[in-house]
Amino acid sequence: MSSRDLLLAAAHEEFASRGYEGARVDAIAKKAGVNKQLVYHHFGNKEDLYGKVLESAYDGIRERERRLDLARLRPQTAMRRLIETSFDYLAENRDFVALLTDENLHKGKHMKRIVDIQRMNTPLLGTLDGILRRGAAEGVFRKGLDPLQVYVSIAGMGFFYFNNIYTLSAIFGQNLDSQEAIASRRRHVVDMLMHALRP
Amino acid sequence: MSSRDLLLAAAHEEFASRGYEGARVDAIAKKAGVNKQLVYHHFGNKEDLYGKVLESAYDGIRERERRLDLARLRPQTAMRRLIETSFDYLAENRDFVALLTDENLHKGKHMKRIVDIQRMNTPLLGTLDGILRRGAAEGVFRKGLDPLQVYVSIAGMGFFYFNNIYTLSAIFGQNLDSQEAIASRRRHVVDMLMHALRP
Amino acid sequence: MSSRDLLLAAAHEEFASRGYEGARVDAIAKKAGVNKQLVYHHFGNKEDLYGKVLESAYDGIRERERRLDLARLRPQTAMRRLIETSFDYLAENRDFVALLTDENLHKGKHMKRIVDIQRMNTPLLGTLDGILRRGAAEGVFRKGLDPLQVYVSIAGMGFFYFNNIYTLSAIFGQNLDSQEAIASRRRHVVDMLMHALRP
Amino acid sequence: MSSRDLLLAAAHEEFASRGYEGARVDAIAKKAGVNKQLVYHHFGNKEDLYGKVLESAYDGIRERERRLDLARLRPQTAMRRLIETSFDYLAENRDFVALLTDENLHKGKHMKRIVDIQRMNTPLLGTLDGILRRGAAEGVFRKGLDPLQVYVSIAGMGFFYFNNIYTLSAIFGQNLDSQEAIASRRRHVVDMLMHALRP
DNA sequence: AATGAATGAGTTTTCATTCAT
DNA sequence: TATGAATGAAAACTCATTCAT
Repeated sequence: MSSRDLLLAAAHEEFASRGYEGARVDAIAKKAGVNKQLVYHHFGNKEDLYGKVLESAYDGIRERERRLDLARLRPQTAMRRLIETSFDYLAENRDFVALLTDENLHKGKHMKRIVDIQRMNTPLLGTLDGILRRGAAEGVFRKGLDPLQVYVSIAGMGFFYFNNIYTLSAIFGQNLDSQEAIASRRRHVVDMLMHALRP
Repeated sequence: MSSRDLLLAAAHEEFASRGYEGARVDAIAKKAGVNKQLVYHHFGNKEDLYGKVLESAYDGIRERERRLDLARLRPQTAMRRLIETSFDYLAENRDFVALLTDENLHKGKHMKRIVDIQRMNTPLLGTLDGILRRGAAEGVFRKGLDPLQVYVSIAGMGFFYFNNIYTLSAIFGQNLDSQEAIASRRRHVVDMLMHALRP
Repeated sequence: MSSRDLLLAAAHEEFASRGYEGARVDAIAKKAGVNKQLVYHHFGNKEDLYGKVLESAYDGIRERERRLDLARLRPQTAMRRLIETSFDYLAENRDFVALLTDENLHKGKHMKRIVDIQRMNTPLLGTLDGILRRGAAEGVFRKGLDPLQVYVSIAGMGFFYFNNIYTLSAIFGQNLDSQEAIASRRRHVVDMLMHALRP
Repeated sequence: MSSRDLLLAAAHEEFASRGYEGARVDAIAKKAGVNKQLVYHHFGNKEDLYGKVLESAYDGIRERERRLDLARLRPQTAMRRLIETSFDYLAENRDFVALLTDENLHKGKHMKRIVDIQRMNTPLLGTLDGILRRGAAEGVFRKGLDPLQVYVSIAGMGFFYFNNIYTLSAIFGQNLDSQEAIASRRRHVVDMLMHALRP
């Protein structure tokens, strides 16, 4: 890997685990195994590096969504798979969850600076709209559901769980980060959402 | 207000809007209108102050939940009110959302240090359990629903929206922080969840 | 004990164990069990308190020396007792050793400010002079020994040992602070000095 | 000189003249003519810098002792030279005296942290042992003298004088820091110790 | 493309001292 | 004589960034 890519990966990790303010340029360089000055050489400064990390994180999710290919499935099957893979993506990409959250703490200021903001737009909304329409036509889903709201609900059911896993575990006195607990949450999420969409 | 309380309020605001690392002790003192050294006099250090802010934030939500008094209402009415007030609390207490998120970024390390962790345990779980049971008995709710999962779902539907309001607005190209957008989200959340609970 | 005396005793301990700069006014007040402001009430400020501590420490040693009453003893007996009691005083008053040393680190600036500096003058010099003269007349001690130099030698043989007990222990790889080690040093000091004074 | 060495030299001076607590990192950097942050870059923190200063101070005395080469001299000549050079070293290295004393005020805590504590062990003890044995065999020294005790006595006779030169001067009402006073002390020390070792 | 040394501006924290009562 | 709250000045330490090579 080029030193640029090494830095990007290291920065991704550091920003995700410590937040923008908590992240250390020194730590990023060390993690990447390269000289600190290269950060400035390749990315200008800490903030711009953060922007690049955000971009690449969104690239990742977009790429995944593009590969999903739900259009050819029956509405209920497609929906179930969408819910499941959304949940799984969050489960496996806690970094992404943390990054998103931190960016929101900063009121999205870095995103705004990203020129090609359209790159970030999820293509999923269109897919979801299609599934909902087909499902409504077939009579398996309710009519008039707003795909944006459904998308937010699907994401939120998993996001909140993973984003707040430490405080929830503390409050409820159980470890929500175990495999069983996550599997259990997954079943509940799928179940709840599929029920909610029924006519 | 005592200078201690002034500091606590100012710290709440500062930590919520900038996160733990981003928050400045200087800024907190200035906001509170007191001498910076009082922070150390009253709270020991920045981290312990953060802990106290967290505690008081949880006190706030517990207090609200205690006043809710849903036990005497019909199951569906109680559930609807619970969903609505949960959503509204998040809408009105963005600080709390930010604080929670930041604490999770730090893997809940400050919460763990809070001695009386039980104080934070939500009393809502018991109430929710009662509502679900009565609803199931009356045949208006599904049977066998785990109150913890339902609680997480209720909270998550609103939390994700407010926590990620900046990135979601950017991605979808619309301002989700408007009164109408929030009202619209509120309706969807209530609707989705009530549907999901039907037998 | 009056709060003033409590403070003086606490200050003695604190200054001896941490040095002037390392000592904390807060710690002194706490140790004395009184309000910190009383330090300022009774002593003006930290430096003047330090001066009072020094004075009282010297008072202690002068008092002890006054009680010694060596004039009536045979020269060799008197000398032996002087050496032994000097060594023992240092052994039992490490605080005094530390205080002296710290004052010298500050180039004796506090002593200079003590008005009644004469109070500190050791009366021992006269006594020692008498013993040396009588011993020389009797032929048991060498002639022409300077009592000041002898005094410094007597003190130095014990002082260096106790003052540097930690570094010496580390360098020599043995614990010089044990009862046996101290007893052994005591024998050596008496032996060496008595030998050195022989004609 | 590298900025690291400049800092070390400046720190040596500052710590010796003000003690650990009294020393200022700012002052050290200024004295060294470099940026304050280099202290942290090169040494981590104030305490570790202090440790390095101690180490280098001991290196200095060990180096000097190594060069002494007393083994080939007659016992009495060797002993006299050892006493004289020990005294002279203290006379010329007041910094070392102060550093030692301050380290003892802290109960040797920094020395304990120095990994290679053996580096500090004085090689003089072996030399001294040889001289004492040869002298005893030749009948010019007493038998059975413990080299460690003799070493401590030699060092103590000079150390106490220089370490306490301010308080002694004040108490005795004379300036012990004059060339004549020091020369006079030197003669006395040599004289006393040589006498003390006679059979 | 890469590096080690250096730095300015800030950040938390400490501490002797004073104020109001 | 006594106290709790408050403060100004300075201390150690941090960190993103730049310089010289």
